Amino acid sequence: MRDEVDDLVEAWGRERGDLDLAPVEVFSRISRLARHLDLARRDAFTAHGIESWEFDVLAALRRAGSPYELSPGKLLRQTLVTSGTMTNRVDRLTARGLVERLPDPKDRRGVLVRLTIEGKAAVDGAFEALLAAEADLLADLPGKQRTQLAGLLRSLLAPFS
Amino acid sequence: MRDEVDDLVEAWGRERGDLDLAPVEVFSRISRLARHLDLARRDAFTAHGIESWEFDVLAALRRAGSPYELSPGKLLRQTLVTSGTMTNRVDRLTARGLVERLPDPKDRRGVLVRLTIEGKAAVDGAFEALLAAEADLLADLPGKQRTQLAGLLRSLLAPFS
DNA sequence: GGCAAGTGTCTTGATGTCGAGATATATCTC
DNA sequence: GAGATATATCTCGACATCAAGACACTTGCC
Repeated sequence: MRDEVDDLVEAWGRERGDLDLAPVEVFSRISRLARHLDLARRDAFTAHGIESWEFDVLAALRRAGSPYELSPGKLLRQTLVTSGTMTNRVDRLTARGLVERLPDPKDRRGVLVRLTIEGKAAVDGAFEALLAAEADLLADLPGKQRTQLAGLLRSLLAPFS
Repeated sequence: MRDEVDDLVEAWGRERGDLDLAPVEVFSRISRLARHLDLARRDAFTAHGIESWEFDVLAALRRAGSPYELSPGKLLRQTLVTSGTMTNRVDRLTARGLVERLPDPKDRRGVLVRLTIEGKAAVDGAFEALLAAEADLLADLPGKQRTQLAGLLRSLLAPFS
């Protein structure tokens, strides 16, 4: 089985045969898979009426557990966006009724963002759809290889933490 | 060795123990690695005075081989951006003297984008820096496992082509 | 040859994100 | 306890991208 990256490596090999292209074999595939994955995510979420950026925020709140509250600061660190972006996102999610802003009782500078009932329902439905779509993409890979793949990826990712 | 995704899966497991989170173990790692990779790329390129989007365009031309020419249409298909974006990018690369626009002798609607001498030098230097940075990230992974990982990723990526 | 449909590139307007700065409150140091 | 520094959030301007449409030329068909 041949993929896009085999073509890419072949082209580079023709032009720069002097270089060791082994890293491309791994990292180019990771980048491309991530891009395809984004599209698959988008499709899965569209069916549930939410967008990827909305899921990112709602999922962080959902994972926090009851009462599903986090500060904007914690949210932006989990989702890797800047503070201006998070303000904008929370504004739009509030307008849609999926989250609400409350004053933080412990810190008068602060605010808490809380999932509403509607927000919890939306993120739970979307997450199930996402898992189903992702399971499809993995369908051809035997369980053993899946575990192996997860393990290899973990050893690449761990140094970043 | 534990990574960010182990925490993520643990949190979801607490809240949604009813779901099979196996896909997250693979795809969440792929997305996160892609993000870290983007940052590493950016750093490697910054040292060579170019940006990631510039590399994407220049590299496509470089891979095409001498005389390093492609139409804007081919470029945008290879880099997965829209035509408006490619016009803007070629404009800026032209202003920097890294590419030039020529009329396509075969089709008077068309244009060819060609790498300049400076552009070729820039992309070659940047590509070597990228490979070096990526090789670092792979340093802890034995060659055998690296090949195995590339193979597993290929089987996930191949269906998209 | 001439008209219709197709192709290639560029233009324009809308939008989401970033980054820097502003404001308010908290915490630390002496 | 007062002043200085740090933290939390929001505001605002700049900018890269996208999507749709405009325009020019080419190709296919009668």
